[in-house]
Amino acid sequence: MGGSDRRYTQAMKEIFALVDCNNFYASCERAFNPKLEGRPVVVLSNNDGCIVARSNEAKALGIGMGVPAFEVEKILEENNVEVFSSNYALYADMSARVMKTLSTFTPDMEVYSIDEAFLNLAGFNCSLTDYGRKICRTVKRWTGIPVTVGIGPTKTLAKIANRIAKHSAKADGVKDLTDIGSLNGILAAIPVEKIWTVGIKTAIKLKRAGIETALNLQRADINWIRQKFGVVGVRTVYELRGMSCYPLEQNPPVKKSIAVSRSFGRPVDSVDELKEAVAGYCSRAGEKLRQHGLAAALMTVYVTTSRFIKNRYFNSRTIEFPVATSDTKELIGGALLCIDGLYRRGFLFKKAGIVLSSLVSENRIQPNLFDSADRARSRRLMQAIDAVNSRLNCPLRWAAEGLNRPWKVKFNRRSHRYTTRWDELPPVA
DNA sequence: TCTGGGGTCCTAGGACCC
DNA sequence: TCTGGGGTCCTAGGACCC
Repeated sequence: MGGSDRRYTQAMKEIFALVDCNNFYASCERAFNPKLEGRPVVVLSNNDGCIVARSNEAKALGIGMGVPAFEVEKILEENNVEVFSSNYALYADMSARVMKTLSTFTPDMEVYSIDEAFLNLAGFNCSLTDYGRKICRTVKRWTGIPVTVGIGPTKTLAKIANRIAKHSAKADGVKDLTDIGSLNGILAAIPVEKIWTVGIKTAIKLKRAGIETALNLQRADINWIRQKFGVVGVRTVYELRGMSCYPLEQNPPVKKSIAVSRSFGRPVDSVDELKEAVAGYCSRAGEKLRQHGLAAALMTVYVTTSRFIKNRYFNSRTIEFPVATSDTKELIGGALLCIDGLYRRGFLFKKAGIVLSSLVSENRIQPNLFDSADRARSRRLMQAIDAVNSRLNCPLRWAAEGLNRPWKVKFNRRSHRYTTRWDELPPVA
């Protein structure tokens, strides 16, 4: 599109298509294991703790999203549900394949999450529903992942359209809501808590004020909304009215924080094990920093006992590095000092984590006059370690991370990492 | 017995300055 | 010496998302 068309482009109504992978993690497992077709499948969170993905068959059994696995143990057993630990390497790789496929349909695309993307379909001179169906067919054929497409003049309406595409048999995987005229009846059937940006707290407040449906909210008094729910509320109302407040974000935003945390496979009561765990998180966080070309000036370390017991102990410390760093050795050094201050004898710790913040681009680090570290040397060392680890199935570890690691996260039912490990490729019969 | 992880944005309120 | 008030910056916590 030439420069002379710019004014037209801005005046032109925007059209968003939200492409959402169905039951993404469960579908990934299925894509490599055809025997799972038609069977109930669930995927568990870290530590095999909660249900984080369910195939339609599993949903039909009444297995809720996010419920602890032990609570539905019986249902899982009695129905021969296929249960998997999460396999993030596999899901990330499958996500990349889906996104790459989607990018062939339009260059104007925002990868919104691991399993969702917004596409800009403004200016397409074809039936958008037909185009949506073509997207579904292609993604399924090229990746094995089923997707649904919701189309609307704002992201919020595209989200609602996608919900309908998933639930309505008539829609058959694609719903176009760009025709505002027919919207009222549809919005009247959407409860407020199903609207994007309306969470549980907001939903309760809205309902107390008699606002039960998306249509009620669309017609709410904007000043009252602003007063009670701030600008986020106002944006949602406008979006429901067809005025776009959330543009397509094509460039991934610069990261503002990097976090690594894990629940332990079993409770930890020794300070040494706590230190080993946190050293491991530092190692992972350092990799993430360097991957993004960033360095951190602040590090927060926290530890906690189980959040489901009385007298929970939670504590955190934040330290500032004299010079922003991405050196794992420095991260570990800082974290171990924090742990010394956070540890309390007698508590059973269930989880620890670190958060890196005040991130800066690594080539814009403010030097410190009194800095004695050889930063060029440490950077070369980190590069060497990252290079080795990217090629090794069994990565180099820092001594501080410990060897046995009995507290490690549980993954008792992980499938093979079909696409990212040579030793776990799917066998050909 | 068993209950995930990683992010962002907004707002209110305090500190501080003029 | 006493005093008001406005602006800005920062942070912690809440809420939400997937």
